[in-house]
Amino acid sequence: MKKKHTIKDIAQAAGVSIGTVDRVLHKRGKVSEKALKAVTDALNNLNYKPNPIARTLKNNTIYSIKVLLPDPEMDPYWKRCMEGINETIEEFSAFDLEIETHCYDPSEPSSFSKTGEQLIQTENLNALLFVPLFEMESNALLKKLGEKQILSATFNSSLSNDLIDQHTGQDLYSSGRVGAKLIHSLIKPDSKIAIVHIDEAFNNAVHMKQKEQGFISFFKDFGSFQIQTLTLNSNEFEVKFPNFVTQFDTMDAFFVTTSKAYEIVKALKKENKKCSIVGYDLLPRNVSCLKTGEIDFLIHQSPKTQASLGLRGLIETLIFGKEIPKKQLLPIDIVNSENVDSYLI
Amino acid sequence: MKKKHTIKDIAQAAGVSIGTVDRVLHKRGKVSEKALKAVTDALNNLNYKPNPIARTLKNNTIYSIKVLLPDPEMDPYWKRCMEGINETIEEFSAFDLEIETHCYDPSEPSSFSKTGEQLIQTENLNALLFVPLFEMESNALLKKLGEKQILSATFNSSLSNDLIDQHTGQDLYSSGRVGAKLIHSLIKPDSKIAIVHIDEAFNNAVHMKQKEQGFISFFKDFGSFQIQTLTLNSNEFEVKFPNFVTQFDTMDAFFVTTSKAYEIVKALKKENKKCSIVGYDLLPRNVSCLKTGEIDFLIHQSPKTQASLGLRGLIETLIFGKEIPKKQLLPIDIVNSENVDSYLI
DNA sequence: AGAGTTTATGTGTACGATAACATTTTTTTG
DNA sequence: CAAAAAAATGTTATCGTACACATAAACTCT
Repeated sequence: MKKKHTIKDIAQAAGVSIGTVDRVLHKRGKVSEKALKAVTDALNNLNYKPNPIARTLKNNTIYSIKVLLPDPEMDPYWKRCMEGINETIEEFSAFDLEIETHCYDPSEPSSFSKTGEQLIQTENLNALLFVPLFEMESNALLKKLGEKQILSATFNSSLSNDLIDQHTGQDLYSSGRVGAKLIHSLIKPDSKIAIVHIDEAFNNAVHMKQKEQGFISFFKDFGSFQIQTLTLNSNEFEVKFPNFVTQFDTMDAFFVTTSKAYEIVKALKKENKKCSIVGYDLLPRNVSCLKTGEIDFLIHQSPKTQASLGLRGLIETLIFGKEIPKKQLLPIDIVNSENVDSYLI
Repeated sequence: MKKKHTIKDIAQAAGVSIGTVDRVLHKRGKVSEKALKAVTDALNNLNYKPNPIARTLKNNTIYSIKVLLPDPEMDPYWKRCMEGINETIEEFSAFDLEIETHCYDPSEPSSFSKTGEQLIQTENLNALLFVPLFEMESNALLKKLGEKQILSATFNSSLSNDLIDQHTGQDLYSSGRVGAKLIHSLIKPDSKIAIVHIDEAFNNAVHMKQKEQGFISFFKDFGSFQIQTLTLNSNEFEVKFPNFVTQFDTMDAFFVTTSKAYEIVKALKKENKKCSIVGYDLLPRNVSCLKTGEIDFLIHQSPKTQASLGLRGLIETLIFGKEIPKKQLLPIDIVNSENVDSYLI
């Protein structure tokens, strides 16, 4: 195989100077018909592709990227996202990048708006990666990003907004169906199933709803099950859950749409009951319940990978001009006690 | 944030010329004690990191990489690996790389040796990525690669040989345990379980053995199960399997360590039996059995990702001088009818 | 037709690292 | 101590692209 062709080769083949080739490539006019044809022909014949390495070296700008995500101190789910971000920063540390991570309070839409507002005021901001927990506020932010020509990327939560340049996440409806299938494999016909939403502030409302719909859609095809839904705030959990259990007295299985499955385990222990449980996310407390058999399956949302891929996508777009797909769906990983370690590396 | 420091900055800070800095960086002597100290101090103070972009541009060599894997025509499992390789080639098409893929007959150790031998004769070969199905032959190849200073990388099958620069794969023992856990969740106590190895030529012997050991180790903790093992060549399957089933008459579950789970489905249909089945790999035929419920779970070995990551690792080492970990273990993905599509993208 | 404009094309330098080459400084030796 | 040899240091071209600047060709207008 021969070396790739360079601008110089094109110039020679077309019988012009590299300046003219450059003008054709960048469409900055002042080129005669004749020269234009000669150059485009040469370009096609030799199958020219610009050398991204040389281009990047020449451009030589400090790209600025900001990341905005929920505070891991307030909800430990975000810790792994933070890890993913930091690893990616480390990975590209040899490049001229300025990457800053900022957090917002996941229970406060205004916190998101305020911080987001501040970030986009930054001089020469090239891209913003964020978790759009709040729909309205996120859309407002996206509008401003669009106006300022700042690249936008989201991960974890999905939004249907065409202004988003890149999204990394999971199909939550399918994820609900996966949960349903797992529960179904664990229980006998005519069992009683509970879908439980436990969250600090219901800001994951859309999230939880999509999973619930997927879950229910699966059981539509298997009539003989009773499904109840319980929506709870983390704080009111201790009071209301025991009530719920005694009311529907013999629950057989629980599908927990948030990362709080371990709470169910704790509560059931008190009541001295054993049920099938499927939940989300590999938080340490969930993992330990999984290993003791108190949780049957967890669905992994790959928070770390989501964050990494999101950030890496932006970086590669900026530095190498790589074209990143608008939507990148990650697989829905099923985790049990035996493969959990393979996900925790 | 300020721009990264360059050699020029270091030279200035140390009060020498860039030539001297370069000599220090590359340890090619002819530097006085005094200058050496000044430069190393500056290097540390300014936290210098070479610009990989500039370095690559200057080096400007055509790197040559060869890939050697089993022929997808002979075993469709390798099709997805091929896809991964091709996508990665496409992804880096803008760089000066010469990447060639070659296949060997997975049932013929000599085919592997012969092709491998040929490949490493290539003038200026920089790296070889291969699937080490055959232990002895692979070790011989690795020795020669080491002597010729050619980067070596393996994927899919693992070998304990320190000469390998990079390996991408899965922990097969754990993978067997995962299979066991899944089967366990599907059956009643005192069930009869069969471990089945079906393969063209038993060249995956190590592979299958590791999975079997993991599987059995899981059930050691749950005494009341009967486990039988059946090792079959693909060709003799039709004859010997029915025999096996009738002999152990009421088998309840099958764990198939290769990608041929669909064969079991077919055979059981003939016998008009319904059993729990856990197998490997998302071949189209397996996937369709999974969707109809004839296979309960498949374990995904991410052949495409394995191949991609392996090749990408080599490329990034060569072009960007990235440091790639010696061993990269991929998660063991559990697949059912509901999340299978999320893995097939 | 010749000065002035517009339009087209060519040239030079920079990005940062590298390495060959040139120059200076120090050491050795008769 | 001067000349030769060795060691240390400095200078410069190069990789491929991008863009400012310089030059050349074509055209306008009195």
